[in-house]
Parts: sequence; C-alpha cells; structure tokens
Amino acid sequence: SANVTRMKGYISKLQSTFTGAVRAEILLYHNIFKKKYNDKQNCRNTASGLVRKKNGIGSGDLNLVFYDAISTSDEVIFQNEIHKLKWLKQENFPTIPTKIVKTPQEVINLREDIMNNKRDTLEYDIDGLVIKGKAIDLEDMKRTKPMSQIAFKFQAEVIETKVLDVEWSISGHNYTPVAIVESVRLMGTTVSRASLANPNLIQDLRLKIGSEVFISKRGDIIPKIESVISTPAEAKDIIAPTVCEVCNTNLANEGTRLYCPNELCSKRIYHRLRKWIKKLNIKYFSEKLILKPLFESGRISAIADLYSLKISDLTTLDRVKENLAQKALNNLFAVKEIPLAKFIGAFDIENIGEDLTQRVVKAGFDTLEKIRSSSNFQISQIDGFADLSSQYLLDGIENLYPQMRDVLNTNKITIKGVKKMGGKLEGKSFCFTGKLETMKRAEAEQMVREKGGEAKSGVVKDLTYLVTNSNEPTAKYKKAQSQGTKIITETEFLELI
DNA sequence: AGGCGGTCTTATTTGCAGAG
DNA sequence: CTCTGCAAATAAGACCGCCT
Repeated sequence: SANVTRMKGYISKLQSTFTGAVRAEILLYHNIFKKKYNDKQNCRNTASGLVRKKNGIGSGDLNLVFYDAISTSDEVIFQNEIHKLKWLKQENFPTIPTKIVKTPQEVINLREDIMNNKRDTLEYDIDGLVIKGKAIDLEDMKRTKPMSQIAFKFQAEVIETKVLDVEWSISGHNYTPVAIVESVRLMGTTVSRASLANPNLIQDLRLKIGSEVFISKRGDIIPKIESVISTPAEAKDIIAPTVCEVCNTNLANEGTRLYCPNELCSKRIYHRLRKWIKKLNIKYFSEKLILKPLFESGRISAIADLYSLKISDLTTLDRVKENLAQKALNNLFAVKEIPLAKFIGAFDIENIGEDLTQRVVKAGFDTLEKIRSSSNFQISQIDGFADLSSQYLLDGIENLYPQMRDVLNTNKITIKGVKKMGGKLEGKSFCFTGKLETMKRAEAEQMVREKGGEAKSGVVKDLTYLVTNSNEPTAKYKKAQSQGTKIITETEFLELI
C-alpha cells in the first residue's frame, strides 16, 4: 500500500505540473525530440544549468530559457545551484536570453541554428536549451530535476582516441574499471581517463586494450567512451581481477558490479574511517598525509581510535608539521555533537545514508538502541524502506554496534538528543525528585519527552521546573530555590500536561 | 621572513546503477 | 522520481620544505 500511495503521489504531481495547453505542448516537444534524435541523454528533465563565461572560472553552463526566464532573486534557492547566485552577482554577467516559442518546429529550428551557427559566437558557453512553462513553481524548481522543464542538449563533441590500458580502481570493496586512453584535447580539457562503470559495460562495448574509440564528455565534464571504432587483431582482452589485492578473497562479479565480499577486508575498514572524516566534514584531516599513514602503521584501526590521537602522533608523519597537525585535530575535536542520523550515516553501512536514517528517526526510532532492537518488519513499514534496505540497516547496526559504543565511550563526541517539535512542553525542562504517587519517575520522564520537553536528572542551569511532593530542603530543592527554578507538585505537573 | 615549486585538498559538474 | 555512492578534470588555495 505504501507503493500505491507513492505512485498516486507521482501521478498527481505530474498532472498538476503542467496544465492544459502548456502541458500538451511540452509533452509534444518532448516526444518529437525523442523521436528525432533518438537519444534520451540529449532530451531529458534537467535542472537549468549555468553560464560558463569563456575564459572565466569554474564550470557549468547555462541553457537558453524559453517562455520565461527563471527568477534570479535571492529567495530562490536551487538545490543544485547555490553557487549560481554567487555568479549572478558578478559584474558583467551576461544577460540570459529568453524567447517565446509557439510550435515544436520552431524549437527544432532554433536548436539547429544555435548549435551550428550561433554557439561559437556567444560570449559564454552553452550546451543546450531548456524549455519551460510560463508559470514559475518554486517548489518544483527546488527539485534536482524539475518536472516543469525539459532540456534539449546539443550534440556532444566526440573525438577519436585509443585505449592503452584498464585500471581497476578500488574504493571500499568495489572494483571499478577505468580506461586509460591516449591523451586528447576535448572541449577545453585534456582527457586521459574515462570510467567504464562496471564489467558489463566493457562487454557491451566489445572493448579491448588497443581499441580505437570515440570519446565524448557527457554534460561537458565527465569523459565517456561512446563506442568502439575498430579493434586490431593483436588487441588484448580486458581481464577483470579475480582475487582482492588486499585480502586475497575471491571477488564476486555480478556484471554490474565487481566487489570483494570479505566484510573484514582492511580496505573496508579504511573506507569507513574515510567516510567518517568526510561525513563529519572534518577539514584538513588529510587523507594522504594523515589518515592513510596512520591506518597503515596500525595507529588507528577503528573510528574510536581517531579520538585518542595527539599532536605528536601526527607530527611524526612525513610532511606533517605542527601547523597542519593542530588544524586537523582542532577540526576533528570541534565536532562534539551530531544528530543520530548523521552518526549512523557516517558509519558507512552500505546503501544507508543520513537521509534514509533520518526517516527512521522521524518514525520514532530515535535512539541507537531503539533502532537496534527493532524488527525488519517495523523498519520496512517506513517510507523509503522495504525488506532489503531494512536488512542492510539492521545488519549494519548489529555488526557495528560495539564500534559505535566505543566511539561514544570516548566522550569526545555525543549524539544530539531528538527534540519533538510542537509539543506542549516545547522548550521546557523538568527534574523529578522524591517519590511520585501516581506513576514511576521513568514514566513521568517519558511523558515529558513525548510532549516535547526535556527530562533532566539533576537541577541544571536554566531548568524550568523541579517536580517534588515534599518541602524537604534537599540539595536539589535548595539549588532550585537559589537559581529561581519553579518548584511544583506532582498535581501541578499533571495539570500542566 | 619571504619567495618558489611541488603536492595535496576542496569544490564543482554529470552519469550510472540499484532499491524503493 | 528520490536517495546513495562512486567515477574524472580542473582551478584555486593551503601547506611543506628548501633557498636566499
């Protein structure tokens, strides 16, 4: 039923995105282009791109916009284009041309004309056109790929080159083939490598070492081998590795991915450390200069070990001096409190990131222990989860739980408490002392949390209420009195909630 | 102390694949 | 579609070590 709800949601979104004539027109363009160019890559939903000034900085390109120009006011934050605002504030930024079109043929003619004649004379680079409806839908614009606009890309420039070798790049447990090609200049950059994604792609292309190939840059950036032109008789087959070069385990080849199945392979352990540093955004904890040498020397073998590092551990490393060491450790220890979802997301559980975990937290599994003791069925009820993802999460937590505890036990980093928003007791904190008559203390504390308040075990600074049925001048009572915390009885507490 | 050069990090883009 | 994760190229800026 969750799937049916999701499907219905998509359909209603699609129906409301375009209405009447505009919807019909855009779909018409889409279909005509698809047929004419027979290439879904060159005709797709897309975020409208950026202008790249010729000889300017950075990358990205701006598509011409039909109908209406997109709003460029600061309130419009494009998910993928924050830096666009930075660009638009620059002086001499070119005006973005717009044009109102009436027929599909007009779009096709314009595309041909701009691609073949005008493109080179513009003061900025473009790689295609975007067509969109007249209305600006801000919610839609925030999507990675807004539904209310379609891009018609220009034909990608291709160039001939030769495959010299194939390397198998290792990241975590995955082995990814990368073609090393004879260096060629393509669209302003030198291309010498191109990802081959997975073993299947090599087969599909019938690629061998020595093959002459056409190479392009998809989206102006990513080198891509489009096709094989010819393969000489003496060309060598591309042989995928069969055993892990780190732990000697037989690799699993699923065609779409080649990986080392050994959970304890040290490559995986290192990858987890790397992910932690990256996810917590710890700057200048240099991978090559600090993390890798520390791992290889055995000084760190789990995330918790990071938190026992001292300056002297780093300054003994090659090319690391006081300056960098201090900076790296400062940045590491500066992260003192992170949300549960980020904590789990940084533990490198396959297919489980921060956003997915956040859904679990929002569904009420708001502590590590609650998630750990939940069932596959419970998790799979959450939107975005089914059997597989639930199992990835639960297995991951089960395997890593001891390591997670180790990290928390360092006391250098804690998990931020989950606050329920909008509760009656939002922003208020309670401390209970003495015996309660109608309930147990733990139950009372639970009630407070459920209503959005905080339950404290002691009379802390800024505590809102001390709840007690006695007037005995205990330490808690006296402290509450002296700092002006309101002291209420159990009955008054019950009235409050 | 400051300049120079080499090395490394960071930030940026799109494509692809799998699960939901 | 959404989310996750990993590919390549490049410029700018940070850093280290060496030289003056």
